[in-house]
Amino acid sequence: MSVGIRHDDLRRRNRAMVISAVRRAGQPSRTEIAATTGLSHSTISAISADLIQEGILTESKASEPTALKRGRPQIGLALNPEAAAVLTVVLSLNFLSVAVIDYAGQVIAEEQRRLDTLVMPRDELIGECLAIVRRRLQDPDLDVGSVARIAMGIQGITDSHARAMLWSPITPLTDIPFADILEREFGIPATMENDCNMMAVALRWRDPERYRDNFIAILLSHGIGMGLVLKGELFTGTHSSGGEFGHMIHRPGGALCRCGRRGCVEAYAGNYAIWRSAMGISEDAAPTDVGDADMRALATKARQEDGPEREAYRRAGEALGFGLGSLFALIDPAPVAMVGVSAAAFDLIEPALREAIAQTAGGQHSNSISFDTEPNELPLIREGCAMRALTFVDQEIFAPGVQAKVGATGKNVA
Amino acid sequence: MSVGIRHDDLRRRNRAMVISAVRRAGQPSRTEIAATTGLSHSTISAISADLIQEGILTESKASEPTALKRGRPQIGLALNPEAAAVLTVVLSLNFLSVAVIDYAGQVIAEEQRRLDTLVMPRDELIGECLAIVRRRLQDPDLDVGSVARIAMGIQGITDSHARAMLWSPITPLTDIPFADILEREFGIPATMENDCNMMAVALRWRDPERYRDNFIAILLSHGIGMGLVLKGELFTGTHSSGGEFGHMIHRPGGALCRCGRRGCVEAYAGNYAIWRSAMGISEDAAPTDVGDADMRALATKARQEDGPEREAYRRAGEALGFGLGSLFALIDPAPVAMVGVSAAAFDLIEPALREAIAQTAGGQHSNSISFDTEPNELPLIREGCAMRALTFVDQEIFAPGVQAKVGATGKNVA
DNA sequence: AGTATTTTTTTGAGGCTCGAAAAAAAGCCT
DNA sequence: AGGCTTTTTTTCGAGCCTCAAAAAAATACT
Repeated sequence: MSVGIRHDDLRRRNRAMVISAVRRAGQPSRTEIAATTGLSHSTISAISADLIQEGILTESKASEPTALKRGRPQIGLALNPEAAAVLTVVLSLNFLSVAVIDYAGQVIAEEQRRLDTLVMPRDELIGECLAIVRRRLQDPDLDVGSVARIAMGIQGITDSHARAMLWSPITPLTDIPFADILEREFGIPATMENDCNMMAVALRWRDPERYRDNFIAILLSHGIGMGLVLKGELFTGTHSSGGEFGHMIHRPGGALCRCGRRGCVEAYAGNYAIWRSAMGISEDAAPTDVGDADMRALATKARQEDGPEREAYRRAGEALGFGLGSLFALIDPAPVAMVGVSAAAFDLIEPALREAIAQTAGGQHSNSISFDTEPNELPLIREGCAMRALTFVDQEIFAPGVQAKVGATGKNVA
Repeated sequence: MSVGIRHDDLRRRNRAMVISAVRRAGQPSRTEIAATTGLSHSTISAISADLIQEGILTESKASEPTALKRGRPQIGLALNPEAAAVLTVVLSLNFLSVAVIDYAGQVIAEEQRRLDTLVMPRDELIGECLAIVRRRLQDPDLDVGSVARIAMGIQGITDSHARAMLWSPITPLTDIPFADILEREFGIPATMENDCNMMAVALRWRDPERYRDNFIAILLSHGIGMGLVLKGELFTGTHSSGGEFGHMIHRPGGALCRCGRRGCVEAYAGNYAIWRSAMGISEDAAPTDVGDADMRALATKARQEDGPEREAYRRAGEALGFGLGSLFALIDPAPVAMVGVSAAAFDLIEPALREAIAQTAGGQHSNSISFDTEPNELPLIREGCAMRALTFVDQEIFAPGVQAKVGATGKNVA
């Protein structure tokens, strides 16, 4: 069942530790790394010498402020941008974007494209994704061999092993094993990630102070999604990407949801639900697409006067509040980031949300629960994919395989 | 942040692996352990020799069926029952029980006592717990020094570090740091565990086939509790023991719950809620204690005729079903064990539960979701505490500290 | 220029795991 | 019975890895 630790794992893991320390800290010195990893100076010295020799790290006499200190100046270690590259693919409603990112995390090329994802047949959708990736890989400026990993992000449900898209609101198609497709086509390891999970990953890199071990990223857009980090780990379901906060039940038998069921949180707080409610359309009406501009206009109207628009946001806040209350009953309160178009209307949502959450057992001390907003989800998703891919590369590069050293010790005496 | 692996950790962890392999497998041979841990025979041999020499394991020419096989017969390794002992304390409504368990997991002494937990003042409640433990420790048959750990289980919410009871339905008192109190009094490391978590731990030991990496244990009793195992790990909240399934919101603003809020799952499915509903008492009425016998009578009545009793169970099933649907939206479906008095009435609950769950996004393929029932929670809780304590001992004994070996190698030549 | 201070590298020692070979402990076969 | 086969367990040498201490390196201070 559980597996013992082999002797050679040790080096591999400690190399991983060093690389990740460098990625997190920017330009730490060896001494700094020794302090954060708890390993001895000699070990760090040996490992970083290897990594530099292998071209993964570089020395950079960085820190000018060090000039003030006494003693031998520290030598900063940095990731070698040319050590590898990764490619991110983000597929969202009617929109496909690709970026190439170097090992240090800088974008070195990108491309975007509009598609009619809702009506495209399977082959065409897959074909467009492959084509845009192929174009980036054929860029003469890019050393193709250096692309070590592809991370694809998509709105919707993916499987828990990050191999396939199981269901997505952007297309009627289901069960597309994008990771396998990309790997087969390009011979580059790939993963298929859930959009909200990537938002959470990105938030942690952007603001590790606030988003450290436990936090929640909620996407308030056409649908309602969630990325959840618990005890420092990205939470996933047992089979799927899980965390389908939007499909927790708010009112049994209530409003019609895009998923076909009734009473989901999303059926009250998704863009289409807010729109439906504001326009006085029946809760039984099929969800319709609402553009971002329309949603912004709706929010403006709601701010101007107390009418059905404001009431629609209030009801959205209520649904989100009770949903969060249930969630907090399970995992305890944690900082929340609201992302997406409707996050820009969070001022309209927050009062009812807080009122609702205060009525739940999970929402004890609801005043101490803090919300942050970020209206633009796409950059977050791409950043998350990039960091995820880079982290994978980190974990593979330091798995050095068996190094064949010339062992010429012919000891003949028994 | 993350910490590197030191060289000496390696042996410690592999010792842990061996001990846990023996605890799981019963009487495995060295070869068997090598297979399950993935370590080499020589390593297993060295480690088990140490463990035997230290009195933690014993050799037992066990397996008679081996007589049929050719070759050198396997030597079974077993836990030495005398290597240590642990003590479990289980505090539930009006009831306190203690057991002493040897290192192999056999109960060697126990004691039980009735108390009026609901009205006892703080000092008295703590005093009774200490007294009953002291009596067991003073048992002349017991080698006190061998008691290596105390695990206390309690109905209610504990903190995520298993140190204190934060809130419990069995007493109006809050925030009692039982773990610290026990440690201070007896000088033995202690933990304070949540009852439902211990149920889950016990289920996994009882039936590792069914309850392996992902499953849910739900307590259907006066209150509704949950123990959750995800990806092989016991799930806890970020601050508290978490997993308060009973206080997820079923109907916003609905029936009055024991926690003081409205509309919690428990306010429809707890014993008091079923009783209240069956008796036609208002949903706003304060929860009352209902005895187990009364609940059994209620179930009998409900089976006999289609009246308010049956309707009460139906409503309980509905609440549990929608609650599970929301839970499954977050974590995906998993096997469920229903534990407690009302688990014996699960036949009355199941139809409405399945109907409700089928109406949720989380309950897709609801037919494949399987339920098992176990009416008696106390034995499970005690077993769970015992295994938890023993596992802790496993993890401590193999942390050998620095063994002072006589290193008489005086190498003088530079 | 010499001293102090801090960082990095080198070196030797001690541990750990592994693979191969040897030893041990049976059953099987003639 | 005695030798052969089979399987398990132990032993042994080799190769790594980490650590602590010492040495070397690089700069500021006096």
